[in-house]
Amino acid sequence: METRRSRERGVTIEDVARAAGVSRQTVSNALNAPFRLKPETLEKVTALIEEMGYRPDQSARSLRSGTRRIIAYTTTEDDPANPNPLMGGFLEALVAAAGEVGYRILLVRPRPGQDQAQAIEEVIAARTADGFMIADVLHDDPRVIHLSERGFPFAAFGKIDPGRPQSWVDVDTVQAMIDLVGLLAARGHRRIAFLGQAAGLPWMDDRLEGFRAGVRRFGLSTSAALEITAPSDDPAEITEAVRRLLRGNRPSAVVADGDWLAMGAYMAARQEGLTVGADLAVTGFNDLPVTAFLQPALTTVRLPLRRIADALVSRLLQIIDTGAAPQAGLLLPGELVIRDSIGG
Amino acid sequence: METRRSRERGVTIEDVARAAGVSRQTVSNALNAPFRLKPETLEKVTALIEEMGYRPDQSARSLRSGTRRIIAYTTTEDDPANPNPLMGGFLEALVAAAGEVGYRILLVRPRPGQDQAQAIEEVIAARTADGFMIADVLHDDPRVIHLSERGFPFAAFGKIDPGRPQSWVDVDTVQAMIDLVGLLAARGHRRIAFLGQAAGLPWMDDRLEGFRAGVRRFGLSTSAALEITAPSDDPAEITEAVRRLLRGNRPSAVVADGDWLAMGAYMAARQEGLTVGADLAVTGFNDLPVTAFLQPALTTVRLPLRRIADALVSRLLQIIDTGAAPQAGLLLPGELVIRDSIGG
DNA sequence: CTGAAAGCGCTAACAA
DNA sequence: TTGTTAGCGCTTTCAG
Repeated sequence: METRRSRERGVTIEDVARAAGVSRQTVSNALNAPFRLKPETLEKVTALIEEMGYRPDQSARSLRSGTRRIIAYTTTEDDPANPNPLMGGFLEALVAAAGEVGYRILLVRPRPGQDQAQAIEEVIAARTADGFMIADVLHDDPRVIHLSERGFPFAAFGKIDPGRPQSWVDVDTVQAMIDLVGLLAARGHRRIAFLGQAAGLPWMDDRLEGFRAGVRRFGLSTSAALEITAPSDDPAEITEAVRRLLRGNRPSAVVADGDWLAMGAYMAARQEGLTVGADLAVTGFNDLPVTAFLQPALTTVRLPLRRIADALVSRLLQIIDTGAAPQAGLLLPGELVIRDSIGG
Repeated sequence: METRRSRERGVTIEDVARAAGVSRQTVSNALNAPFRLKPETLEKVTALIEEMGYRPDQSARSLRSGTRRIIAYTTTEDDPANPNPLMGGFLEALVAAAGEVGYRILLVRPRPGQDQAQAIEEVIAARTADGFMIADVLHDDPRVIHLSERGFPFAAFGKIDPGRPQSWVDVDTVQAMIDLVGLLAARGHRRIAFLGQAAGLPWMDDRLEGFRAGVRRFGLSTSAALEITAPSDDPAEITEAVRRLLRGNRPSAVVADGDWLAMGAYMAARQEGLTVGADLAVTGFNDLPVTAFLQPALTTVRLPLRRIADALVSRLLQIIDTGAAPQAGLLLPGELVIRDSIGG
């Protein structure tokens, strides 16, 4: 009895060639270099390809041509208690962007006992993908280090340290934060607090930098006490941190480092008997879908994920094709979404 | 000048064989059938493999052996406004489960103008993956139909219609709902409402069925008016639907079809001046991380995503290896997470 | 414009 | 236990 695998053999280029009465090469050309074929031949062969459901075997094609039409995406292991909410949204956009240019996304994650660099090396050495996409880039990110030293094509959502290939795309977080502060200043807020997370993460640093720039630009109070840090991702701890802030010399507005933190500000306000929008303005960052349940609706910044993914894929393909990384990163503007949480 | 691609050629089996003074086959055996080699040979070759950083070219290996070590995962296009929150969590678990047995996940999505069956067929015909994993299975799901008619290995998170291969794993939603109703009944609730979504989705149907079974089992009021349906995924519309319910002959408890809907119940209760936990009990389903911000904390059902993924991968591999689909699906219990939203 | 030859890197089957 | 032979299905190169 045949095994399952041997039964899987499908239509090959040979089958089509025989049926069409041409050589295998002509069938190959019909797919890869149609302009070389006489129109009639092309039409005949194409029809047969369609009819017989022929698709080039991806492995054979890759082996021969060296191109896999696969982009590897490394995901840091997600904390199930607080999943990186962007992972879902960005991945979504990435799959769509890559799909439009004929690439698919392969999820790569270190196996137990393996670090990021080793996992990446495995993919490179086995020639499994044509390039890498990475997100949530850190300073001295081991993935960036390995990929750039290995000279393998990659692109990153998030700034890459200077001295490395600048094949990154990011949101102009600084500008978005300045805009947010400006919005609050225009509504008369003079005492604005920043609610951040443990520093060191590049995207968090940008937000704080943008906040400070906004405060300076609009001539607001700059007391250091107005910058507080949530001790963790835990909702209860975030809320508690904000409550302490609200019990002191209370700010009239809280600029949160992300929607997740903004939700903590909402909870804290409620527990302190304050009404968001009236007694306390709150802003977030990311525009997570779930914030639609907040009342009043949250003012936040929406990331152009699809445009980011498009830009990243296009940059990556250019590197794959030409071997040359872009000279500079690309900053895309975030979109201010103004809602009732900052008052009427 | 060399092109980028040609530069990518790495260490081949030939290189290792020459360095070790053995044949290529021996190197291959060191990796694929080590027991066949004399210990010394094995050791020598293995050391060299390590030292030279040799990894079999995935394409060449696949072409020859017919196995790709890739599982394709089809994702229905996610509505960015209301992302399927489980997609992230399940995918996370799937990547981990597959990784442990040496498989990676390839994301497959129909290209513009292509339907699910065509996208799947493309992967099968191009021999890109060894099997498929699908989630959110519908009745007469086109993916199930195509895969089963094509005789290609697949497994599904969610029940598959009878008459098709029963290679599915699902949560025992009915039992979980009965437990939830029992919990409420034990606390004295007699008038319990079900807040559902447009019917027709199998998992929703299960929840309603479980709710009804619970109501019967515990001898509660069965007025049909106690089952309401949210008109859409939109938070505002969900909330409005619940408000209407609360303004009538008010139930003392709302069993929501999911955490998303439960959040709408929280909002509605607040707008109607009711306190969740005291005036109105609320339960959800899924245990989304974001519900940690709800106050009081939400009683819900946690899905054993990792166990589901493990079971699915193991079933899929069995099908890939033996060609035989399991005789029956597998139901895994959901975990009741009892919190304050149902009162003290 | 089309065909023939060669071989990508690997492993299954068989021979030694 | 190891080596030899053959060829997976395709595309590149070169010849017609």
